[in-house]
Amino acid sequence: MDRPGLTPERLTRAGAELADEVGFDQVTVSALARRFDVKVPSLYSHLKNSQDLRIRIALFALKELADRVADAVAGRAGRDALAAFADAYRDYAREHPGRYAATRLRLDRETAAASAGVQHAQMARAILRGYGLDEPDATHAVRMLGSVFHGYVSLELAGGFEHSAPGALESWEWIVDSLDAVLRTRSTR
Amino acid sequence: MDRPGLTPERLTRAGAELADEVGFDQVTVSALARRFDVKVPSLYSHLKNSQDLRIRIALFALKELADRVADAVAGRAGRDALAAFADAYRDYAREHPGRYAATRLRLDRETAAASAGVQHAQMARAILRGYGLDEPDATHAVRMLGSVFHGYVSLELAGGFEHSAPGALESWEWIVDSLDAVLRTRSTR
DNA sequence: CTGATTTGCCTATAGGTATTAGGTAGAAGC
DNA sequence: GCTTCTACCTAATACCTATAGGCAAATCAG
Repeated sequence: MDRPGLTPERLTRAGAELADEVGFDQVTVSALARRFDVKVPSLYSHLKNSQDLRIRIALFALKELADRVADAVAGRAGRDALAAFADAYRDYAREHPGRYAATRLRLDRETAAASAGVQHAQMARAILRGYGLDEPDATHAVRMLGSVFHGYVSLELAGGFEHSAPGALESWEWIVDSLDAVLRTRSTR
Repeated sequence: MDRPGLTPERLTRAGAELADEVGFDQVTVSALARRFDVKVPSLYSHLKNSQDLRIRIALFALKELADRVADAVAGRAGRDALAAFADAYRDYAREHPGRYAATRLRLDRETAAASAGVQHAQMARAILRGYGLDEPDATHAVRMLGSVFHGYVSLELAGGFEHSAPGALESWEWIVDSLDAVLRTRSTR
């Protein structure tokens, strides 16, 4: 009777992989149990329930994405930092669509506050520092960046740009340029 | 034995209402059957399956939203039209979160081509006509507007702006202003 | 090193949703 | 009044979530 050595961490990671393969909303306790060749109830020693699993995957993905973005942005400023931020975001979503979808899971306030979501907001603010925005413009700008990036990536993943020219990459670059232009205009410096 | 008079149309409309009440992903054939006080299999005479129901709700919502936007934009141009478009979009999502979520359902190419999604794209292009953009800028701009609006609304509905100042409306207006500014800059006129 | 405890996965079970097959009663048509 | 059709039904299968309780391997105390 070999024990597969289940842990919340291994289950979360496997859940993230599963999400990328079949979609975040197809991640079920059952599918995960099959993947470990284990009976379903065995997972309930490690997970409170299926929502707990989803939350763990979301937190995992938020952290992973934040780390990537931090890495991409390091040592850059201004337009350069903005583009690196944007690309890190888009690339992650394209590489890991299921994990990206997981980051959109609605978390309760407490969980959200303890998550890497906080880091995301801080990094966005850090990039905007280069543009010299005062409050409340900085907050507006953070929200605008979040909206554009999330919106674009989510439309692209949904296949919205597949059947028309120009390619999704050109539009992405055009949009990042536009954001840079707008932020420079809004600057008080 | 009273017959409730089920039809695909009534089921779709009730499904849309249900979506607004409990969330689009909580719309199930079972819940809909309960709402009509009917056994679940009875619905299968009117719906192919649960995905068919979701698609019908999506198409219904796309059309309803397109009609609203068309109405809001009628007789306006430039910044005015842009703001009307934007507000119609956001207001619909706030009033009908479930239906709005339904509009994000991924449709196969054929279904999408026959849907009111086409109208949405045309209206966005119509608004951009006022800004005098040549291709491919016009397409980039359509994608940018779609991204921002969808992204913002989806973050707002997810509660992302609830626990921080300034209010979601101010940011919305700031963003619409910014879009207007960028589009004027991009104009070839 | 041995007996007790804990751990980790198991079986059994119950309830919910999706879907198909096939039955029946009332409405509509001849 | 008889047939046919329609609209909803019961029955049955399959899969997912979740809980309760069991058993054997691993771990720990003396």
